[in-house]
Amino acid sequence: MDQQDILKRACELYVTGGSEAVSMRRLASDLGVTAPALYRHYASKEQILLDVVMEAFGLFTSYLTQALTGQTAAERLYLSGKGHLDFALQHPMLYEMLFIPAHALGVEEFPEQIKSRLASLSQFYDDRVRECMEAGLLQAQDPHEVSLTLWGHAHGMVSIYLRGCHPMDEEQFRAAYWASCGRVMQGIATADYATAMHEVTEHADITPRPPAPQPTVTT
Amino acid sequence: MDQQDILKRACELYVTGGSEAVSMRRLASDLGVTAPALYRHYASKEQILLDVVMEAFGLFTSYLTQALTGQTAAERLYLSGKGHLDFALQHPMLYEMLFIPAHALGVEEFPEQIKSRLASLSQFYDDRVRECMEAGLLQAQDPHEVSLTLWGHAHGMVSIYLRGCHPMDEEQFRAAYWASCGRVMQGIATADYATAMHEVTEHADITPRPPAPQPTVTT
DNA sequence: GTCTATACCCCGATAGAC
DNA sequence: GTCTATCGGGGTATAGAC
Repeated sequence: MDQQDILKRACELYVTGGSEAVSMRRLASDLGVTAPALYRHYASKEQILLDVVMEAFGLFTSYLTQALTGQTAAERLYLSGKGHLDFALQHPMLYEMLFIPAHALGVEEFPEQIKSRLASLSQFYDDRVRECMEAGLLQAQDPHEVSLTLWGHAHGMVSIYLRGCHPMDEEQFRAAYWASCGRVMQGIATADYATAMHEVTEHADITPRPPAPQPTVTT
Repeated sequence: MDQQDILKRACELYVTGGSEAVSMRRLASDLGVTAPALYRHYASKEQILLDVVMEAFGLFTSYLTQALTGQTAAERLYLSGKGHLDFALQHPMLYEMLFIPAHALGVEEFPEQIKSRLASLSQFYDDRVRECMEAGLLQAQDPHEVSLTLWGHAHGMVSIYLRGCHPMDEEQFRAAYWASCGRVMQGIATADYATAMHEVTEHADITPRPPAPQPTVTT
């Protein structure tokens, strides 16, 4: 038995019932040892859970980096939104873990490791937005602020759905997510965006609804 | 000692350290009794925490209903966004509690009481959006879908800030929140919105940035 | 080094006495 | 109603076997 085995089993237990489902005794008995043996590999339960969080970040990152296979800035932005959605729907417990409050893990503040992961995520979204601006698909604004709008919107939509605030099935939610993304893009995109997006999504396996062809505020 | 005293102290303990900070023994000793005495008033710790959640909903609702003092649909929508922001910043632990996963309270599924509160929240946002559409301030679309966009965006922005994903102080975040709301509104508002919003916010105690006077996608 | 056995203290919850 | 006593189960520190 080594650290890998402990972490693997801890992840499995976590996704079934959250951090309360991960107990040192349960973990140990599942691995065929007694609880104190785990302390040869981990200093505390908190450390195990923090490593589970890191695993969640790793998997989420792998969903997002797949977006980099897109061949245009528009496609990479779209695939980022799809990666965010797919990860949240396929791994809801791990998704929750990405945004878990520190006190829920019994720790005052997150270690630098995790803060660094959050910063990388933020940077990833910034980069997707920046390259769309450079391609003329998004209005020229502070990329970081616009990225916060998109990230916030995606996270909020997914959070509300996962909490069961709305009586929707998964398919309905996917449609609502893309429709809502379309509304948000309507406020920050340029005229070139709709055509670029049409090219991207006509071969996609799902059907995001692009911004409605409707004039909007011009002040 | 009665149910009110228990609930009051439980809320105080919760906001200091989350659900782990609420223990029956701690609660009892703070109230000058022993732990089993609490079971005369509450069946379990879960029930106490569920009541704390209900308190959080009650306080959040009071922030939102203040928005109904606005004299126009535009003002009521703006004050709703302000209520959401103010509550989250002034009561971050209670805000987290509104969207806490059921398993974090040790319960399989939320009771009808709480689902009903969530439905009321959803209805409140729907109503604010619908009356703005009727006033011609928002583009005519499904009010429920548009409300989900606004609610999702507000919740996501606040969540990301509260998790400390971005190194911002509160003032910076307030500015970022309103700027982001402006971008989202840009995608769903009509030409009348900007002028209505200008009237509302010129007397407000904070300065939300209205949508930039910039032409956008017309497809 | 790695494990077991044991023990300590906190927890939620129950039974039964006053 | 509230107490004491108690149970089962947590996290974890220590001691000692291999």
